[in-house]
Amino acid sequence: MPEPRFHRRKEDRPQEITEAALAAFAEKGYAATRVEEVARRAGVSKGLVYLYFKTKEEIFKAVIRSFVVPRIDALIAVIDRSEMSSEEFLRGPFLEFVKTLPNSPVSVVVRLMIAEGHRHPDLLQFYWDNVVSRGLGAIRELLERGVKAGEFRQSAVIELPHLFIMPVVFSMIFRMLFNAPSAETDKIIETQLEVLIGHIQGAPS
Amino acid sequence: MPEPRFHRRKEDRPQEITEAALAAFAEKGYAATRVEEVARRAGVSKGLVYLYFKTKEEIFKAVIRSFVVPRIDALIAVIDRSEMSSEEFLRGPFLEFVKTLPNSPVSVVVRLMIAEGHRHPDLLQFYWDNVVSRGLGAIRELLERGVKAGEFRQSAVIELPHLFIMPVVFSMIFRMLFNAPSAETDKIIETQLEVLIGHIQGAPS
DNA sequence: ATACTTACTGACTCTCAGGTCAGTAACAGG
DNA sequence: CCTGTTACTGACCTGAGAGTCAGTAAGTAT
Repeated sequence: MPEPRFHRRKEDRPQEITEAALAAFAEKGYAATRVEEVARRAGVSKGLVYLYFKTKEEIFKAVIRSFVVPRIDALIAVIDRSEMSSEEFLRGPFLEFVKTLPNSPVSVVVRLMIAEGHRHPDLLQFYWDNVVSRGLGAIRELLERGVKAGEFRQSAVIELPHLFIMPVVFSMIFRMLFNAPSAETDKIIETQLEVLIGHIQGAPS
Repeated sequence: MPEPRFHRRKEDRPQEITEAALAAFAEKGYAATRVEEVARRAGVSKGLVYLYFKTKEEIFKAVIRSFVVPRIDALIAVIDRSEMSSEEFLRGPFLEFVKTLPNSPVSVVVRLMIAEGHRHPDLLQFYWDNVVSRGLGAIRELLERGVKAGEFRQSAVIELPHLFIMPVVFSMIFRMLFNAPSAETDKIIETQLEVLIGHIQGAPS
């Protein structure tokens, strides 16, 4: 009895294909990745890919949409539920979370967005609404909570949650481009957080 | 007497072509830009482009090499010649300089490097050696000069000049992707600098 | 078993853009 | 002028890869 040449697994294919695509895009970038290569990695034929995704661009969009939003959702959920003080939260769960990002698929997605984003305005909008805006909002809320509780003083930093995610974006790029070691990027992220907390805890300038 | 169809300007062509290429890459990215489009913008035929550059990739490399190094050179020269205190320099010339970057061709080059860098290891090496490494080194030197002069205290920040250029890289990306206004990115850059200076001027923790 | 549906294959087409080159015309020197 | 050199043109060639589709075989219902 011969091994069947393939199995019919309609349910799992889309996710398998997007995972294969993420891996391929990570290595080659979007434009240089062949759809046939994605198919090969997913263990299916090129034709099947076009059964689940109308075009190569659709694959790209699916990749972008599916690997970041869940993480942001998780972070926001934790912030909302947390009983910790703002400082404890920043130094604990928040720091842990952001240190995982440079090694995660998120960094690939960020690179793809930087590289190809301007040709997909709808994706940029989606990203702004579902990731950036919500992420910044959550951090701002956490900081304002800290101000209300008297932990932090009022300061320009409270209005600029960007400063808290900046080292993560920077570290992702730094690692991807120059193979910076994790130790170095962790140090960057930790020191930035330290400096910021020091600043909003200190006396008003 | 008919207008001549073209002029022979061997000397100027290479630069004209790289400038046209930069503009085209800025709008479409590398992969999506046609060599014919570069030629059109430069006001020459496609064939001529291939007379000055062997391949499309050579055009890319020329663009990368020619729009950033002069700026870094200028910055380093100013740092070396400056008689100012480190703090004055950071708050004055340094801040002015970095605030110009997000609106300059440099940001296009940075995007190109992020998008296509991994396929050009030699370019990454070139960039590391001639831009990143030297830039970080110059800032580090400035900071250490400040420590020696008693302006700044010893701190992890002194060893991490990354923290000073981070907001620039972040702002470039933020502007390009989401059309963030200059006012916002300037605020990010200024606040980050303020926080860092405050930290290295404060009492040891 | 048999008939039927459909997930899946892979060889094919066709467009498109990188790269070439034979020819042309701008300028230089006599 | 005329003649030689070469910067420059643009029609052409070619490979590559996105997207198609007729056919095949895995599963399912009877």
